[in-house]
Amino acid sequence: MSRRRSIKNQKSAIKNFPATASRQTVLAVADRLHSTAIHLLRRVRKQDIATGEGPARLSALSVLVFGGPKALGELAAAEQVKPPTMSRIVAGLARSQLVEITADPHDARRLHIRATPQGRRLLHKGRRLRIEYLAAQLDHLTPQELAQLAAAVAILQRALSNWR
Amino acid sequence: MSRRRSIKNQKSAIKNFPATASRQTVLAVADRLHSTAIHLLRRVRKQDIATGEGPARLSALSVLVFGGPKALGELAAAEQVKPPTMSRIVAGLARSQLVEITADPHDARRLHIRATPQGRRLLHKGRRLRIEYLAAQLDHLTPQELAQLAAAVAILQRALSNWR
DNA sequence: GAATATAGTTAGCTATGCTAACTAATTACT
DNA sequence: AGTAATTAGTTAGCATAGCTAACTATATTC
Repeated sequence: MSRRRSIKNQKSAIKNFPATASRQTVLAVADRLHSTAIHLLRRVRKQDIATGEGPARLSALSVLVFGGPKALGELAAAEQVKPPTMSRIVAGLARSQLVEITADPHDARRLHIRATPQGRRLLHKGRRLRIEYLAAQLDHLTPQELAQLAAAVAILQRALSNWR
Repeated sequence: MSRRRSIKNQKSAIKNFPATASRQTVLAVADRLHSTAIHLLRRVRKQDIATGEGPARLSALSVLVFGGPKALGELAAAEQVKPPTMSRIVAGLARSQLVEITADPHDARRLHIRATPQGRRLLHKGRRLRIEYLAAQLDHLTPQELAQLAAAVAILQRALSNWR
């Protein structure tokens, strides 16, 4: 509930804002943000079909490609999913030869899971499809709107990293 | 690919923007927007567990509550899902007595599906949980940031309504 | 060396998506 | 009027993806 930013930041603002937004305002923004995110992803997700892999697999693969090799439990935590769920996702990725699994030399209980070159290629292909679709839609925005959007996304990204 | 906005709009901007954003910029914004939306929804969705109904049912119920009674095919189209999928979703909602199904008096093939009072109550409860969770997180933003976010969401909402 | 803790897997449930093939009702065309 | 084509939904069957509970195997602790 607390607002963490200092008064100092607010001085640099162009307009004068109240120290806190009203509850109503916050709820309204939250509501629209929620519904907009749902509809956006619903559209974008359809581009993934072309990769032949489901969203959970693509998302896990992306963690491996961009975050490097991981143990199963680490992957599960990164994806906010329980270990049995990740176990199946990884099994699917391995079946499609998108990841390679070896035992951790220091701890035989742990798996060392990493993306294969094919995995990297597939991920980049899928990513390109999604992003290019989205970009094609955003292309209808004016540069100002795009800049506003970019700023808002940055705000959200930072906020997300602090959520529980 | 075309940029649809006129020069006129750009004159009223505070800063000078180029007439079009670079391809790189658009792709980068699309990429971050995509990943941010995914992570945001992944968090928010966990609030839904308390309602005892899955996301597809809650979403369909929401269409009925806010959009009024619908036939099954209309619901499927609104949710961008195929009829057999919606058939099962509606069956589940009916089993939980969240919707009521009668035959369309003018066309016996069509179903007349509408939310029951319980359905309305459950939806509003779930919605409140999600939105209040999101709002609690947004509450950490400064009023300026919130305003930026709200503006960006409005831009996105408008853009979404024009997508194919 | 025995007890405990940790990492993953297996089994089994639910939900959500799909396509293909079906039934039933309506509309269109002789 | 009667048949053909279209439209609305359902059923069957498959895959993915989430969960919990119960299991195995390895490490760690005492």
